[in-house]
Amino acid sequence: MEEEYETQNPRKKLRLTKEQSRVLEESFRQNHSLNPKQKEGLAEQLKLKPRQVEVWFQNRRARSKLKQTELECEYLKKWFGSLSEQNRRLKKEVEELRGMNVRPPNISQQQPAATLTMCPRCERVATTFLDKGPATTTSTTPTKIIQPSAAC
DNA sequence: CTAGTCAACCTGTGCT
DNA sequence: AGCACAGGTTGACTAG
Repeated sequence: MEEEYETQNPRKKLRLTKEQSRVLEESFRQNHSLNPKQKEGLAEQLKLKPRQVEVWFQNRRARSKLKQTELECEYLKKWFGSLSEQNRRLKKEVEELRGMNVRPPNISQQQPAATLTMCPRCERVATTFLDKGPATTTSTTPTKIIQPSAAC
């Protein structure tokens, strides 16, 4: 019970020393979760209770995930911006071509300008552009250009 | 275990 | 300098 806890153990905040933080960070860098043996070992090494080590890792995972989400959000915003810009340019180009009375290729035979793929290296969303190459070529095999995500 | 939250503690800033 | 306040950080907790 929280109230019982409050009366018997007023929440005094422990601050980890720089060395304790360093060791925990290093351990987290190697592995984001702990087995019971590692937990005991770290607790003993750092003169902490196993529960404190466990809670530290829980918090660290949560904050790491939050940071990652923020980074991805930033990346997607930038991506959206560049796609909007690309869309604007293409629309302008279509208008210009219409003005010249040039018929665009049959839309049903066209590949999409860009598709979404997952970067196999970092498992993040990446943009895949399909480029059919120079207009003079007879090759029908499109050249695939993959742009891995920014953090990859 | 994660997600959400609380609360102690820290740090930067503006005012006197 | 030193005080108050706001906002950020982080250890600890609960609910699901």
